[in-house]
Amino acid sequence: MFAIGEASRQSGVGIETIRYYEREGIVPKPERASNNRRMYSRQDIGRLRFLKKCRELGFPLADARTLLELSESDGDDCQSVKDLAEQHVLNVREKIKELERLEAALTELTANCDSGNVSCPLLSQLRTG
Amino acid sequence: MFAIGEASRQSGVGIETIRYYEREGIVPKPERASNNRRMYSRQDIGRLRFLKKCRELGFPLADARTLLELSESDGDDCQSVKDLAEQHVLNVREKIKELERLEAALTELTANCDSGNVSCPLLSQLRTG
DNA sequence: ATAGCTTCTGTAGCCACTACAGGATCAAGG
DNA sequence: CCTTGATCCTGTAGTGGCTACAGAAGCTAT
Repeated sequence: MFAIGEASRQSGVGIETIRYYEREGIVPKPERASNNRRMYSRQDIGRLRFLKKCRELGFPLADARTLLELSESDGDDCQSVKDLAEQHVLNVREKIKELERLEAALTELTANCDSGNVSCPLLSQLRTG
Repeated sequence: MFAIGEASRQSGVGIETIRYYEREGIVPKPERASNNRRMYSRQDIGRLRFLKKCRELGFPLADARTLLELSESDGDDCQSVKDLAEQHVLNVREKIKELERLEAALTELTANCDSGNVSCPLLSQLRTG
């Protein structure tokens, strides 16, 4: 059994975030030592690592929670997992498109911006466009 | 002079958001009619439209505020505008890269997910990877 | 005994809104 | 004149996902 700092180090999840996940009911409450300190089992730390990876893949926390539950239920429900992941990938692609649109617009707008300009073309575009 | 609903319609900025911008000091406090209702001039509405366009270009609100100030100061400081915009475009490109990384990872992880699977490969990757 | 590290609880801040609640006022129709 | 419904007002709380304290207690090493 490990203290919260050790669990944080082993899982890569910050201490405050671990307590936050506990408050939110995303991970079960860990055991407490006689001095009231949280004590984490290897399985607890595995859950944190699982959540960490979900978050790194950009899943919303609610999805991460669902995935964790699916992972711990009897027999992996691969279809539900796939549905979640595919919806997420669609969202990611949407965001990419949106950002590429932004990038193109910004690039075009800044192209004519030069330090010597009396009237800034970007500002005038923002004012009138 | 226009009431807040009309200002919202003309600028595309939501009513609650207009009041929020006022609270945050991003736009000056508008005049009030005798019945205490906010009254917006064409210039006020122009400011809101300006902010709206900045936000649509993905500028953080703090940047939008700065751009508005630059826009209203004597002589457009094109260099400052350009610096802001170029930094923003760099951030956008970073985000795009990050999302593309996510997309590739997710696509690979879901590729082997099929509804008939007994053990979900995505889950097992999250558990062990 | 002391110093410094870790942990505890509880609360507030971040960003940029958004959504109420509960009340006042206005414009139009009967 | 009265009602109905739209609009407006202030103030507060919620969103997501943490992050940063404050102030106290306990642990470990010297």
